[in-house]
Amino acid sequence: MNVIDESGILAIATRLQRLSDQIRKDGFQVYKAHGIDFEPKWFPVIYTLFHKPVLSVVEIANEIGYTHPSTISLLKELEKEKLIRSKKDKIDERKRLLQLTEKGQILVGQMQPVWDVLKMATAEMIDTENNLMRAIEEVEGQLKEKSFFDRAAAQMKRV
Amino acid sequence: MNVIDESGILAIATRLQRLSDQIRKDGFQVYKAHGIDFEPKWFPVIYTLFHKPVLSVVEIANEIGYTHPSTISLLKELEKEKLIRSKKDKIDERKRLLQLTEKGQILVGQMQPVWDVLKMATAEMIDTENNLMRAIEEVEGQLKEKSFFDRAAAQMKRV
DNA sequence: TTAATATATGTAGTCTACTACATATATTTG
DNA sequence: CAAATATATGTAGTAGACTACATATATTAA
Repeated sequence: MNVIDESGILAIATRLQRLSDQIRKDGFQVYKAHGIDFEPKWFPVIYTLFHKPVLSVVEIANEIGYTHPSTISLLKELEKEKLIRSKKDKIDERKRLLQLTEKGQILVGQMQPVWDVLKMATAEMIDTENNLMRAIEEVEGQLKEKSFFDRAAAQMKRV
Repeated sequence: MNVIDESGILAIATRLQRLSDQIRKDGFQVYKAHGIDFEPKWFPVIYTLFHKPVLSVVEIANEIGYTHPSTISLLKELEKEKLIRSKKDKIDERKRLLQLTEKGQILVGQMQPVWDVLKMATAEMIDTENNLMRAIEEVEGQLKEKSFFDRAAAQMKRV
Protein backbone atom coordinates (compact mmCIF):
# COMPACT_ATOMS: atom_id res chain seq x y z
CA MET A 1 0.00 0.00 0.00
CA ASN A 2 1.31 3.43 -0.89
CA VAL A 3 1.62 6.45 1.37
CA ILE A 4 -1.38 8.25 -0.13
CA ASP A 5 -3.80 5.40 0.32
CA GLU A 6 -2.56 5.15 3.89
CA SER A 7 -3.23 8.86 4.46
CA GLY A 8 -6.80 7.83 3.98
CA ILE A 9 -9.29 10.53 4.44
CA LEU A 10 -6.88 13.40 3.74
CA ALA A 11 -6.58 12.50 0.09
CA ILE A 12 -10.26 11.75 -0.34
CA ALA A 13 -10.76 14.42 -3.04
CA THR A 14 -7.89 12.96 -5.07
CA ARG A 15 -9.26 9.46 -4.78
CA LEU A 16 -12.78 10.44 -5.74
CA GLN A 17 -11.44 12.05 -8.87
CA ARG A 18 -9.23 9.11 -9.74
CA LEU A 19 -12.18 6.75 -9.45
CA SER A 20 -14.37 9.05 -11.54
CA ASP A 21 -11.80 9.19 -14.34
CA GLN A 22 -11.38 5.44 -14.35
CA ILE A 23 -15.10 4.78 -14.64
CA ARG A 24 -15.60 7.46 -17.28
CA LYS A 25 -12.82 6.10 -19.47
CA ASP A 26 -14.21 2.59 -19.36
CA GLY A 27 -17.68 4.00 -20.00
CA PHE A 28 -16.46 5.57 -23.21
CA GLN A 29 -15.00 2.21 -24.27
CA VAL A 30 -18.31 0.48 -23.58
CA TYR A 31 -20.19 2.84 -25.90
CA LYS A 32 -17.48 2.31 -28.48
CA ALA A 33 -17.69 -1.47 -28.16
CA HIS A 34 -21.38 -1.16 -28.97
CA GLY A 35 -20.50 0.83 -32.07
CA ILE A 36 -21.90 4.02 -30.59
CA ASP A 37 -20.06 7.31 -30.97
CA PHE A 38 -20.89 8.89 -27.63
CA GLU A 39 -18.89 10.59 -24.91
CA PRO A 40 -19.90 9.96 -21.29
CA LYS A 41 -19.71 13.69 -20.53
CA TRP A 42 -22.67 14.19 -22.88
CA PHE A 43 -24.84 11.85 -20.86
CA PRO A 44 -26.27 14.35 -18.37
CA VAL A 45 -27.52 16.74 -21.08
CA ILE A 46 -28.91 14.06 -23.37
CA TYR A 47 -30.55 12.16 -20.54
CA THR A 48 -32.10 15.34 -19.20
CA LEU A 49 -33.49 16.42 -22.58
CA PHE A 50 -34.82 12.93 -23.09
CA HIS A 51 -36.85 13.22 -19.90
CA LYS A 52 -37.71 16.92 -20.16
CA PRO A 53 -37.91 17.60 -23.90
CA VAL A 54 -37.68 21.42 -23.97
CA LEU A 55 -35.42 23.33 -21.59
CA SER A 56 -33.41 26.55 -21.53
CA VAL A 57 -29.65 26.67 -20.97
CA VAL A 58 -29.88 27.53 -17.30
CA GLU A 59 -32.62 24.97 -16.70
CA ILE A 60 -30.35 22.28 -18.12
CA ALA A 61 -27.41 23.55 -16.08
CA ASN A 62 -29.49 23.27 -12.91
CA GLU A 63 -30.75 19.81 -13.78
CA ILE A 64 -27.27 18.44 -14.40
CA GLY A 65 -25.66 20.39 -11.57
CA TYR A 66 -23.10 22.18 -13.74
CA THR A 67 -22.40 25.86 -14.13
CA HIS A 68 -23.94 27.50 -17.15
CA PRO A 69 -20.61 28.08 -18.99
CA SER A 70 -19.78 24.38 -18.70
CA THR A 71 -23.26 23.56 -19.92
CA ILE A 72 -22.94 25.93 -22.86
CA SER A 73 -19.78 24.26 -24.07
CA LEU A 74 -21.46 20.84 -23.89
CA LEU A 75 -24.45 22.22 -25.80
CA LYS A 76 -22.12 23.57 -28.48
CA GLU A 77 -20.60 20.14 -29.00
CA LEU A 78 -23.98 18.46 -29.10
CA GLU A 79 -25.33 20.98 -31.60
CA LYS A 80 -22.25 20.37 -33.74
CA GLU A 81 -23.03 16.65 -33.57
CA LYS A 82 -26.60 17.52 -34.54
CA LEU A 83 -27.93 15.63 -31.54
CA ILE A 84 -29.74 18.69 -30.20
CA ARG A 85 -31.06 21.95 -31.68
CA SER A 86 -32.17 25.27 -30.23
CA LYS A 87 -34.68 28.04 -30.84
CA LYS A 88 -35.43 31.37 -29.23
CA ASP A 89 -38.18 31.47 -26.62
CA LYS A 90 -40.92 33.67 -28.06
CA ILE A 91 -42.16 34.79 -24.66
CA ASP A 92 -38.80 35.51 -23.07
CA GLU A 93 -36.32 36.69 -25.68
CA ARG A 94 -33.35 36.07 -23.43
CA LYS A 95 -33.92 32.34 -23.42
CA ARG A 96 -32.70 29.75 -25.82
CA LEU A 97 -34.71 26.55 -25.76
CA LEU A 98 -32.95 23.25 -26.43
CA GLN A 99 -34.34 19.92 -27.56
CA LEU A 100 -33.19 16.63 -29.04
CA THR A 101 -33.12 16.38 -32.83
CA GLU A 102 -34.50 13.29 -34.50
CA LYS A 103 -30.92 12.04 -34.77
CA GLY A 104 -30.61 12.58 -31.02
CA GLN A 105 -33.79 10.66 -30.33
CA ILE A 106 -32.67 7.75 -32.48
CA LEU A 107 -29.33 7.70 -30.68
CA VAL A 108 -31.09 7.58 -27.32
CA GLY A 109 -33.01 4.56 -28.60
CA GLN A 110 -29.75 2.86 -29.53
CA MET A 111 -28.19 3.74 -26.21
CA GLN A 112 -30.95 2.39 -24.01
CA PRO A 113 -29.61 -1.18 -24.03
CA VAL A 114 -26.11 0.16 -23.38
CA TRP A 115 -27.44 2.14 -20.45
CA ASP A 116 -28.98 -1.06 -19.11
CA VAL A 117 -25.64 -2.82 -19.41
CA LEU A 118 -23.84 0.08 -17.72
CA LYS A 119 -26.42 0.15 -14.96
CA MET A 120 -26.03 -3.53 -14.23
CA ALA A 121 -22.24 -3.45 -14.42
CA THR A 122 -22.14 -0.46 -12.07
CA ALA A 123 -24.62 -1.98 -9.68
CA GLU A 124 -22.49 -5.11 -9.51
CA MET A 125 -19.30 -3.10 -9.05
CA ILE A 126 -20.58 -0.98 -6.17
CA ASP A 127 -22.54 -3.72 -4.45
CA THR A 128 -20.12 -4.02 -1.56
CA GLU A 129 -20.47 -3.63 2.18
CA ASN A 130 -20.60 0.16 1.86
CA ASN A 131 -22.58 1.05 -1.26
CA LEU A 132 -20.74 3.83 -3.13
CA MET A 133 -23.85 5.40 -4.63
CA ARG A 134 -25.62 5.58 -1.30
CA ALA A 135 -22.45 6.87 0.34
CA ILE A 136 -22.33 9.68 -2.24
CA GLU A 137 -25.96 10.54 -1.62
CA GLU A 138 -25.45 10.49 2.11
CA VAL A 139 -22.40 12.75 1.97
CA GLU A 140 -24.19 15.12 -0.41
CA GLY A 141 -26.91 15.26 2.20
CA GLN A 142 -24.39 15.94 4.94
CA LEU A 143 -22.87 18.78 2.92
CA LYS A 144 -26.27 20.31 2.36
CA GLU A 145 -26.77 20.46 6.11
CA LYS A 146 -23.31 21.84 6.84
CA SER A 147 -20.47 22.54 4.42
CA PHE A 148 -17.11 20.85 4.74
CA PHE A 149 -15.57 24.22 5.56
CA ASP A 150 -18.02 24.81 8.39
CA ARG A 151 -17.33 21.37 9.75
CA ALA A 152 -13.61 22.08 9.74
CA ALA A 153 -14.21 25.45 11.42
CA ALA A 154 -16.21 23.72 14.14
CA GLN A 155 -13.40 21.20 14.69
CA MET A 156 -10.92 24.08 14.84
CA LYS A 157 -12.69 25.62 17.79
CA ARG A 158 -12.66 22.32 19.58
CA VAL A 159 -8.82 22.12 19.34
CA MET B 1 -34.81 15.91 -7.18
CA ASN B 2 -33.37 16.54 -10.62
CA VAL B 3 -33.24 14.10 -13.51
CA ILE B 4 -29.54 13.37 -13.13
CA ASP B 5 -29.71 12.41 -9.49
CA GLU B 6 -32.63 10.17 -10.43
CA SER B 7 -30.60 8.50 -13.18
CA GLY B 8 -28.53 7.28 -10.28
CA ILE B 9 -25.77 4.98 -11.16
CA LEU B 10 -25.46 6.15 -14.77
CA ALA B 11 -24.05 9.50 -13.78
CA ILE B 12 -21.82 8.12 -11.07
CA ALA B 13 -18.62 9.46 -12.65
CA THR B 14 -20.09 12.95 -12.82
CA ARG B 15 -21.19 12.85 -9.21
CA LEU B 16 -17.86 11.57 -7.94
CA GLN B 17 -16.14 14.46 -9.64
CA ARG B 18 -18.62 17.02 -8.35
CA LEU B 19 -18.09 15.80 -4.81
CA SER B 20 -14.32 15.82 -5.22
CA ASP B 21 -14.33 19.42 -6.45
CA GLN B 22 -16.54 20.55 -3.61
CA ILE B 23 -14.32 19.00 -0.96
CA ARG B 24 -11.13 20.28 -2.57
CA LYS B 25 -12.39 23.85 -2.75
CA ASP B 26 -13.39 23.88 0.89
CA GLY B 27 -10.07 22.24 1.75
CA PHE B 28 -8.24 25.15 0.17
CA GLN B 29 -10.32 27.58 2.23
CA VAL B 30 -9.49 25.69 5.42
CA TYR B 31 -5.74 26.06 4.81
CA LYS B 32 -6.32 29.72 4.04
CA ALA B 33 -8.34 30.25 7.23
CA HIS B 34 -5.35 28.91 9.14
CA GLY B 35 -3.13 31.43 7.40
CA ILE B 36 -1.40 28.72 5.39
CA ASP B 37 -0.64 29.22 1.72
CA PHE B 38 -1.15 25.68 0.49
CA GLU B 39 -3.07 24.10 -2.35
CA PRO B 40 -4.80 20.78 -1.72
CA LYS B 41 -3.40 19.38 -4.97
CA TRP B 42 0.09 19.60 -3.46
CA PHE B 43 -0.87 17.38 -0.58
CA PRO B 44 -0.07 14.01 -2.14
CA VAL B 45 3.50 15.01 -3.07
CA ILE B 46 4.29 16.79 0.19
CA TYR B 47 2.77 14.06 2.32
CA THR B 48 4.68 11.40 0.40
CA LEU B 49 8.04 13.20 0.70
CA PHE B 50 7.37 13.73 4.38
CA HIS B 51 7.03 9.98 4.88
CA LYS B 52 9.64 8.90 2.34
CA PRO B 53 12.22 11.69 2.35
CA VAL B 54 14.10 10.97 -0.91
CA LEU B 55 12.32 9.76 -4.02
CA SER B 56 12.67 10.02 -7.79
CA VAL B 57 10.01 11.50 -10.07
CA VAL B 58 8.54 8.17 -11.07
CA GLU B 59 8.63 6.84 -7.53
CA ILE B 60 6.57 9.82 -6.41
CA ALA B 61 4.20 9.39 -9.34
CA ASN B 62 3.61 5.77 -8.34
CA GLU B 63 3.12 6.63 -4.69
CA ILE B 64 0.51 9.28 -5.43
CA GLY B 65 -1.12 7.36 -8.28
CA TYR B 66 -0.61 10.06 -10.90
CA THR B 67 1.06 9.88 -14.28
CA HIS B 68 4.60 11.16 -14.41
CA PRO B 69 3.82 14.27 -16.49
CA SER B 70 1.19 15.33 -13.96
CA THR B 71 3.68 14.70 -11.20
CA ILE B 72 6.38 16.73 -12.97
CA SER B 73 4.12 19.76 -13.19
CA LEU B 74 3.33 19.54 -9.47
CA LEU B 75 7.04 19.20 -8.71
CA LYS B 76 7.77 22.29 -10.78
CA GLU B 77 5.30 24.35 -8.75
CA LEU B 78 6.64 23.03 -5.47
CA GLU B 79 10.22 23.79 -6.49
CA LYS B 80 9.13 27.30 -7.42
CA GLU B 81 7.59 27.62 -3.95
CA LYS B 82 10.91 26.34 -2.57
CA LEU B 83 9.07 23.62 -0.64
CA ILE B 84 11.09 20.86 -2.31
CA ARG B 85 14.45 20.61 -4.07
CA SER B 86 16.08 18.08 -6.37
CA LYS B 87 19.48 16.62 -7.15
CA LYS B 88 20.79 14.13 -9.69
CA ASP B 89 21.13 10.53 -8.58
CA LYS B 90 24.87 9.78 -8.70
CA ILE B 91 24.35 6.08 -9.33
CA ASP B 92 21.66 6.38 -12.01
CA GLU B 93 22.18 9.53 -14.04
CA ARG B 94 18.64 9.41 -15.45
CA LYS B 95 17.06 9.93 -12.08
CA ARG B 96 16.27 13.17 -10.30
CA LEU B 97 15.87 12.81 -6.56
CA LEU B 98 13.40 15.04 -4.73
CA GLN B 99 13.20 16.01 -1.09
CA LEU B 100 11.57 18.60 1.16
CA THR B 101 13.52 21.80 1.79
CA GLU B 102 13.75 23.17 5.32
CA LYS B 103 10.94 25.54 4.37
CA GLY B 104 8.92 22.53 3.29
CA GLN B 105 9.57 20.73 6.56
CA ILE B 106 8.55 23.77 8.58
CA LEU B 107 5.36 24.05 6.53
CA VAL B 108 4.54 20.41 7.20
CA GLY B 109 4.92 21.16 10.90
CA GLN B 110 2.47 24.02 10.61
CA MET B 111 0.05 21.93 8.60
CA GLN B 112 -0.11 18.98 10.98
CA PRO B 113 -2.82 20.56 13.16
CA VAL B 114 -4.73 21.54 10.02
CA TRP B 115 -4.49 17.97 8.80
CA ASP B 116 -5.92 16.83 12.12
CA VAL B 117 -8.81 19.24 11.73
CA LEU B 118 -9.41 18.12 8.15
CA LYS B 119 -9.26 14.49 9.20
CA MET B 120 -11.84 14.98 11.92
CA ALA B 121 -14.13 17.09 9.75
CA THR B 122 -13.95 14.51 6.97
CA ALA B 123 -14.49 11.62 9.34
CA GLU B 124 -17.59 13.33 10.69
CA MET B 125 -18.86 14.14 7.19
CA ILE B 126 -18.53 10.61 5.85
CA ASP B 127 -19.67 8.85 9.00
CA THR B 128 -23.01 7.81 7.56
CA GLU B 129 -24.69 4.47 7.00
CA ASN B 130 -22.45 3.76 4.01
CA ASN B 131 -18.97 5.08 4.74
CA LEU B 132 -17.65 6.87 1.64
CA MET B 133 -13.99 6.11 2.28
CA ARG B 134 -14.64 2.43 2.76
CA ALA B 135 -16.92 2.42 -0.27
CA ILE B 136 -14.10 3.91 -2.36
CA GLU B 137 -11.65 1.31 -1.09
CA GLU B 138 -14.10 -1.47 -1.77
CA VAL B 139 -14.80 -0.30 -5.32
CA GLU B 140 -11.08 0.14 -5.98
CA GLY B 141 -10.73 -3.44 -4.86
CA GLN B 142 -13.53 -4.56 -7.14
CA LEU B 143 -11.89 -2.79 -10.10
CA LYS B 144 -8.60 -4.48 -9.38
CA GLU B 145 -10.32 -7.83 -9.65
CA LYS B 146 -12.23 -6.95 -12.81
CA SER B 147 -12.34 -3.67 -14.70
CA PHE B 148 -15.56 -1.78 -15.24
CA PHE B 149 -15.24 -2.46 -18.96
CA ASP B 150 -14.94 -6.20 -18.40
CA ARG B 151 -17.96 -6.13 -16.12
CA ALA B 152 -19.97 -4.36 -18.80
CA ALA B 153 -18.76 -6.85 -21.42
CA ALA B 154 -19.90 -9.71 -19.21
CA GLN B 155 -23.33 -8.09 -18.77
CA MET B 156 -23.51 -7.63 -22.53
CA LYS B 157 -23.21 -11.35 -23.15
CA ARG B 158 -25.97 -12.01 -20.69
CA VAL B 159 -28.39 -9.78 -22.64
C1' DT C 1 -41.81 55.56 -16.77
C1' DT C 2 -37.35 55.67 -16.03
C1' DA C 3 -33.75 53.75 -13.06
C1' DA C 4 -32.11 49.96 -10.55
C1' DT C 5 -31.88 45.21 -10.12
C1' DA C 6 -32.29 40.48 -11.58
C1' DT C 7 -31.94 36.88 -14.91
C1' DA C 8 -30.24 34.47 -19.22
C1' DT C 9 -26.69 33.76 -22.16
C1' DG C 10 -22.10 34.14 -23.84
C1' DT C 11 -16.77 34.65 -23.92
C1' DA C 12 -12.09 34.34 -22.13
C1' DG C 13 -9.00 32.43 -19.49
C1' DT C 14 -7.78 29.01 -15.60
C1' DC C 15 -7.21 24.58 -13.24
C1' DT C 16 -5.83 19.85 -12.58
C1' DA C 17 -5.54 16.04 -14.48
C1' DC C 18 -4.58 13.39 -18.89
C1' DT C 19 -2.27 11.17 -23.57
C1' DA C 20 1.17 11.17 -27.08
C1' DC C 21 5.51 11.95 -28.31
C1' DA C 22 10.72 12.90 -27.62
C1' DT C 23 15.23 12.23 -25.54
C1' DA C 24 18.79 10.46 -22.46
C1' DT C 25 20.65 6.87 -19.84
C1' DA C 26 20.72 1.95 -18.30
C1' DT C 27 20.10 -2.91 -19.01
C1' DT C 28 19.57 -7.06 -21.61
C1' DT C 29 20.37 -9.98 -25.45
C1' DG C 30 22.37 -11.94 -29.78
C1' DC D 1 30.36 -5.48 -27.25
C1' DA D 2 27.02 -3.59 -30.28
C1' DA D 3 22.11 -3.53 -30.99
C1' DA D 4 17.73 -3.76 -29.14
C1' DT D 5 14.88 -2.86 -25.41
C1' DA D 6 13.55 -0.80 -21.13
C1' DT D 7 13.38 2.94 -17.93
C1' DA D 8 13.46 7.94 -16.37
C1' DT D 9 12.45 12.36 -17.39
C1' DG D 10 10.64 16.04 -20.07
C1' DT D 11 7.48 18.81 -23.44
C1' DA D 12 3.27 19.88 -25.98
C1' DG D 13 -1.18 19.70 -26.48
C1' DT D 14 -5.97 17.98 -24.81
C1' DA D 15 -10.05 17.27 -21.67
C1' DG D 16 -13.69 18.56 -18.72
C1' DA D 17 -14.77 21.18 -15.38
C1' DC D 18 -14.40 25.97 -13.24
C1' DT D 19 -14.47 31.54 -12.16
C1' DA D 20 -14.75 36.20 -13.66
C1' DC D 21 -16.42 39.28 -16.60
C1' DA D 22 -19.63 41.17 -20.40
C1' DT D 23 -24.05 41.94 -22.63
C1' DA D 24 -28.99 41.65 -23.56
C1' DT D 25 -33.55 41.31 -21.99
C1' DA D 26 -37.03 41.26 -18.20
C1' DT D 27 -38.80 42.69 -13.83
C1' DT D 28 -39.29 45.67 -9.85
C1' DA D 29 -39.28 49.95 -7.44
C1' DA D 30 -39.00 55.08 -6.96
